[in-house]
Amino acid sequence: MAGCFCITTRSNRMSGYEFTAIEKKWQRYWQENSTFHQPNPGDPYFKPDRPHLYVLDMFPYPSGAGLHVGHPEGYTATDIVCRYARMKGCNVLHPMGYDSFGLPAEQYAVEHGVHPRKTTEENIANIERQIKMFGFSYDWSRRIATTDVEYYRWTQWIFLQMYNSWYDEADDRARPISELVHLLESGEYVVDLLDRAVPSGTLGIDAITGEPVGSRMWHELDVDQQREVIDACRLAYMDEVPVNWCPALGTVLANEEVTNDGRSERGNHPVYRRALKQWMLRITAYAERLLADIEIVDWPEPIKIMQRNWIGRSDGAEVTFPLANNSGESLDVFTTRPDTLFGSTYMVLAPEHPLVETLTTNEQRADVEAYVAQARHRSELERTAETKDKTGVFTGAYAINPVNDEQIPIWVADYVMMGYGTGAIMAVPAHDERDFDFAQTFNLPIRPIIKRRDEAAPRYVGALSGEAFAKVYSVWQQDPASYPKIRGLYFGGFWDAADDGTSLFQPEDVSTQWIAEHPDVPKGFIVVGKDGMAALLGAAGFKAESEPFALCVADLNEELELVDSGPINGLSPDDGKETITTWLEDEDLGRASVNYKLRDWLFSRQRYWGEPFPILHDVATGAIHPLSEDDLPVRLPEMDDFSPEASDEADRPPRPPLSRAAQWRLVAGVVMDDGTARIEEDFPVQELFADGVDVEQAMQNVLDAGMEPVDDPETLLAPRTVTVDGRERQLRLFTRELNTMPQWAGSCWYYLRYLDPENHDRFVSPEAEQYWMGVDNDKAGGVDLYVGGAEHAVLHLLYSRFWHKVLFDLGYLSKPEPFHKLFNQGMILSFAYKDSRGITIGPADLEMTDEGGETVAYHKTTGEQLQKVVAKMSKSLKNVVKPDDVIGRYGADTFRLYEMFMGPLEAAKPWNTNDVPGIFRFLQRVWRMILGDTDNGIEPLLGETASDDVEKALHKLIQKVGEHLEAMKFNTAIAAMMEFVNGVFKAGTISRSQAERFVLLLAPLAPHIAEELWQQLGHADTLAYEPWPEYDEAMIVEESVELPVQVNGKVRGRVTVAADAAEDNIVATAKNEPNVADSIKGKTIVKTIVVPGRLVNLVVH
RNA sequence: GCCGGAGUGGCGGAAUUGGCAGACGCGCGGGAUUCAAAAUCCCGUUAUGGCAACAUAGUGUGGGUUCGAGUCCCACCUCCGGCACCA
Repeated sequence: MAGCFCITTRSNRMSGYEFTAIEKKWQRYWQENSTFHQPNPGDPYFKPDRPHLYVLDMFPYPSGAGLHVGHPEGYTATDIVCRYARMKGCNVLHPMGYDSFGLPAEQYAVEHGVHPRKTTEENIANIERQIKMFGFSYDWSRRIATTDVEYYRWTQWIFLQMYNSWYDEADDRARPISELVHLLESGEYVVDLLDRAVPSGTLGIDAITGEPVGSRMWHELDVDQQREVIDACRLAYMDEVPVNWCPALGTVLANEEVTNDGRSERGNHPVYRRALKQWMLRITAYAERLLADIEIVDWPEPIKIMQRNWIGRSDGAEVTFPLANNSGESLDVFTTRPDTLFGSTYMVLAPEHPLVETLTTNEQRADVEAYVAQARHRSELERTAETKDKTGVFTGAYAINPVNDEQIPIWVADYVMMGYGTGAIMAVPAHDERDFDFAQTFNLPIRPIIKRRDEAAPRYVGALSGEAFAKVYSVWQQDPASYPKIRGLYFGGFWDAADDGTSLFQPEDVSTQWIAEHPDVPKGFIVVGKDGMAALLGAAGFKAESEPFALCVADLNEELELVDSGPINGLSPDDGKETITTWLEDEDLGRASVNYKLRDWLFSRQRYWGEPFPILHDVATGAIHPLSEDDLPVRLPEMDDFSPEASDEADRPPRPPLSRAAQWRLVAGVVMDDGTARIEEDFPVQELFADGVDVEQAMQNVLDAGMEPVDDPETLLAPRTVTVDGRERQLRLFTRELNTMPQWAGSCWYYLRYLDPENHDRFVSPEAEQYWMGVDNDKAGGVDLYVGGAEHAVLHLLYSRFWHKVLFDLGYLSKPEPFHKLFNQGMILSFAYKDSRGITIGPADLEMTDEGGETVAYHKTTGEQLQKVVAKMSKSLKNVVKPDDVIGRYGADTFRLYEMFMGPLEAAKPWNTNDVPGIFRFLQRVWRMILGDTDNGIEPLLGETASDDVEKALHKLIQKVGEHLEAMKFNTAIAAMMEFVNGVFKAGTISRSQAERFVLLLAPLAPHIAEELWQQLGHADTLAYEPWPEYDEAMIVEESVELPVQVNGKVRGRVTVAADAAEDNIVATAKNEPNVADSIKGKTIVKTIVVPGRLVNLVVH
């Protein structure tokens, strides 16, 4: 490599700044002296009187590829903040760990036939070696990995807390499920017809039929029914839900793990919709609080917006539409626009809607069933591929619009989804684009009920064939004034508003030529009123041939009013919405309602490398029992074959890898009074089978049944008892839960475990949690600074907030939010070079030349000139930069400084290895400034004399570096230090005291060289806890300032005046400046602006 | 389509939030040192014109507000990120 030559030569000769030796030396020193160990309250050496700071990095996923240069960017930033905070006298908690469960490691392990534990350990070792090269000041004694048994036992414990909790809407918090049982037993809560537990005072409303329903008391239910009610309330529950099933990976995936085109994020395999019984977490119960508490955290606004959008609150109404068949049944719809009820001309049900089957008429049944079946089997890919075209079928049934008693047809279409609202909509094609498209496709009536206040009637679009359109358009263009006003043009969904009705904004775009060239684009005129089109055509000498249709999707505002809408005529849409909602409530036809896009979290995966659930399934009854906390952890069984059962078939039943762990799966145990299960380790499972049963065969039957109960348990199993807790209990045969938790589980709470990683009795002690996370006088609480990439904007950050709030509700945590301040570092990009075919050329084939100061890349062999692009680092683009190489050549301090110098931390910016030597030179210069370079005969600038200029510059620097570090503007802090060093070289001298203070300023950014210089300057101890230098305000103010003098806003000269000079004096001096005097000669000064300390501006005529 | 973010020299980026556009670094040019080279130190480096002083233009494009706009307002273009039939 060409670049190597000069570097090698340089480092051979340059023995002054020996970065490799220095960095090794200090990394060892910090480790041996536990320099960065931070004790907890109550620990020896803990200093209670100091302020505290918890600075957290998003922990890495230990992939086989190791770190890329993007990881250390955020880590370096937090390290600087931490080192600075220590020097400012803070107790700093700065831990690091590994998010080591999950698909990538497992997939790698499967592909290479190695156990994931082994690859994970190797990857962690490698990544930790890399992290340690940078000299970060982590407290390594707090290291955790989510795959550690001692860690995941508490992940399982938290799951149990969720399983054993329910969300009390009345109290707006999660409570132990035992309290719900009490409420039900006491009659304070009753069970409605949908098996939901509700306070006895409120009346449940049936979501589908809309009828008020009766309720049952707890004691009216049998034991199984009671269990079902309770299970349906839990925060962690099992449900049969439509899931993303990826047969190639053999697992279900969360929505977030599926790409836009319906493939798996990992591996790009096809994903299918399929109903499967899965573990779910009831995050939707927290939708409102997750939304509200965004307001109390200090996060970047774009991330807050993304979370708000993800939660997706919309306010509207639920409206009940009775069916027209006199059956007494009805349909509930959710709408955000109840003001448009009078414009509803049809209804649409999602294909999965339970009423589709019952209300479809016999004539339509075949069509509907075929459509529903087809919709069900369509994969995500197919669904998104044809987003534009609306499909659907008529059910044959009608509903009655409650506001005007009109009969409207009910359709089934897959543009309505079961998962949102009620799975049914009232369609208002005149004012909703999707409904409009659908109505157009199936020729359904379109009835506009909103118009602009300044127009006589609603707007319509008259659609014409291309030819007819062109004729009318050209006639109209010749004399617009004598025709009815055209409000705009319609080109297949593209609206072009007219400004005054006589001319269009961009008439050149709609030339007759354009019209001729685009025969397939539908075209129309936007006119006012139903007759507007006829009038226009008539005036142009044509006969009206097409039916007018309407679409008005203007924003709600006072410029609009409702028409043909009975009692709300003349109201604005906003007022109409309010009025009609009240009316609906009074008439018992509907009610105000809020909906969220957020769905419950699909929490199980059919994979090996994840946390096992602490759940047992009773083989005889199928009942689910949570494990007793005393039986945690549930360890992953050792398996030789841990691969998932991948398949090409979309409908194959999932068989999790854990189902093959026969020894591990079947356990004997008892059920305690509170419903938890305890395992009887010593009791052989075989003895639970009845006498005379072929045990081996019977066990196989149980195993084959998966987590379902076996047939005929009475003959298969023997009644055996054992005494536990002083009572004789029946021994049960259990099979363990075979699913595992998704990768996000471990990362949901790792920031809590760092606080108290060795605790064997609790996931975190209250003392540690309150000290580090319970920020005083702050509602939110949480980690003081959390730095990571924006790719976790919704998933990890939303899931963590959810878990945190659950644990907060249950009394385990002191504040409601996990991360108080969040900072997203920008992505580090890289240059790549492409040839004319768009193929990336790797660095080995590049030839860079300089052409008039401009660097141009050519292909080494073909000589073709290449195009430079900036892109994400990826193997396929051959533009990946590895930190190891850079550190090997220039050292960790240079690497750290370079990444911080590239630009603002939050900005995406391209890596450019050619810029690194500039930073390296700076550090060499610092070294030579203080110690010289004896090998090259360079004397240090360190001396006895303390230059006043240097002293002044140093005070300014202390102020500036402090401010910029606190604002995390590291690039400008470094630039300021470079300027200072340049200044010292000009002055030719720096005193020992000045050098020492400078070294302390440099220390957070380039800690190794700073420690070495500090030691060479005669200090025995680390500088990590040296007080940050102070600056003197008096040293910073200048006695005189140079002001630019502007004439009419243009700089014509500069004058130097005393800093406290009077305005009159400044102006007088300014006018005397020769060039300025020249510019104002013979002109009158009409205005004089003096900005103190900034500039003078003379306005002249 | 919707929601974010960003466009400044050959390059990465500064600009105290309305006050000297281009700090600092890279690259490039020149000089000192050296037998020579590397390294180092110093000077210059937005463009155009001029020996120079200086003049003119200039922060994606077009308009506006202002004594003064990279920064504020309106319209548009390009790139990056996220979401996407959410009723």
